[in-house]
Amino acid sequence: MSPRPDVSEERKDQILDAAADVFVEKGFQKSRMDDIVQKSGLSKGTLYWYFNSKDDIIIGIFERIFLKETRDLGPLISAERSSSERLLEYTERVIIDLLRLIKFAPIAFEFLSLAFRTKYFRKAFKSYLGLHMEILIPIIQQGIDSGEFRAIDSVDAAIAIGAVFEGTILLWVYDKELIDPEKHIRSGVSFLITGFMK
Amino acid sequence: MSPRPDVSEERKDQILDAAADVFVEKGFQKSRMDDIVQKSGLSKGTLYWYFNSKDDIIIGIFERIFLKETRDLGPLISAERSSSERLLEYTERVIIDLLRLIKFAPIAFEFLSLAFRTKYFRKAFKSYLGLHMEILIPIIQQGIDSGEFRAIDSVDAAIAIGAVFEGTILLWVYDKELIDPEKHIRSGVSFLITGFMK
DNA sequence: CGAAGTAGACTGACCAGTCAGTTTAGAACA
DNA sequence: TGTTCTAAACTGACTGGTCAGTCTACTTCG
Repeated sequence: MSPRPDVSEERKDQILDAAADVFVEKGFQKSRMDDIVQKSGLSKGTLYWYFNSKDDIIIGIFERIFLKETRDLGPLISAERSSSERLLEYTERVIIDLLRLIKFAPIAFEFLSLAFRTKYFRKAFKSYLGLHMEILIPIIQQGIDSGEFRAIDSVDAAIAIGAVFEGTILLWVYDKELIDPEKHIRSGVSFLITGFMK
Repeated sequence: MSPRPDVSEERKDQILDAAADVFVEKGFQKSRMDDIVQKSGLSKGTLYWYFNSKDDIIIGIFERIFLKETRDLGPLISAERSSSERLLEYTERVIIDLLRLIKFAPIAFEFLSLAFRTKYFRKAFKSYLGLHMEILIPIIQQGIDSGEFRAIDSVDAAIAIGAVFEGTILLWVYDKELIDPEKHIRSGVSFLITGFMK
């Protein structure tokens, strides 16, 4: 059908890689399409051949970074270990993801600002949270039912864990010397689990 | 000396009030100086009489909202109640501040993005965190020394509390229906305090 | 050949910031 | 009491640089 091999996936990746670099360095606003052109080694025409607009590229990056990186955390729910052990396992797995994504932190906060003004981003963040809640709540509930945890509210407890994850990253932005995301997420979650126990 | 009364403070407030409204609604980038002109009821010339640039106005808002709102939390350190009680008192006081500031959340995340690129904002956030750590760490340390808490690391514990505060707000951005900042900060901190205990 | 892909000069809307001029509250004086 | 003077305060039309997106022409390769 195509008289030439389809390079569109490679090109899109090439453009999104370049764009992510530029955006991380300069922010959405100060990044010029011509910066992305230069970084990608392509031309402006090619950029617009594959993407309709700068906003399109921004959304493309968002999807690649934050949506396609969904780990398969589901199996944790029905594992046979104790709830505490599973929460710690969850913690380790999410930490791995976060460390891989932390270089995108500067644009993550720009996406967050967009969440206040754009339905698309609002929905995406909401579903991201929902995904994690769906894993955490049953694990905690099972811990309560089995007598491992106190009679706490499993939703509140799951939210507390989520808050420690996100909050630790936030504090790391405040002070990159004081906060060690990996270490402090571990210690924070560990304090919480102790707090859940009888 | 002045042939006319000095209205510069009123004017600056008038401009910053209008600008904050506009920025919250549209974001820094999409807000036009002319939007602020219209909202403030002043003229463009007057805006530039009191502020040198759009960035100047942004910094003005940041200082007014985030720096001048520093609560006097110091007395908590040497109060005579138990460490848990003081942590709960701290929580209540900070919640009051946060609820007052939450309407500025959309621009707060823009300031956070700026923290990656501008030394001024980086320093401001760092000192904000330092301020809170200086209150939390001694309270927790006293709790450890008095035997109220386990032999935990007071810095890690203080960071965990800070993370719950900031993280809960962040999760609220993700899903404003699921998260009730006031309620979930309380429950999160409460889990942590239980986790600190013997 | 001809379609997919590439190139980069160009355009025009946009908007932060300027500036030359106007207004106004009060001081100074008669 | 009214007149004049002063400088701060204010005005808004205008400008000039910037940059997202367009367009036409070219290249490559099955």
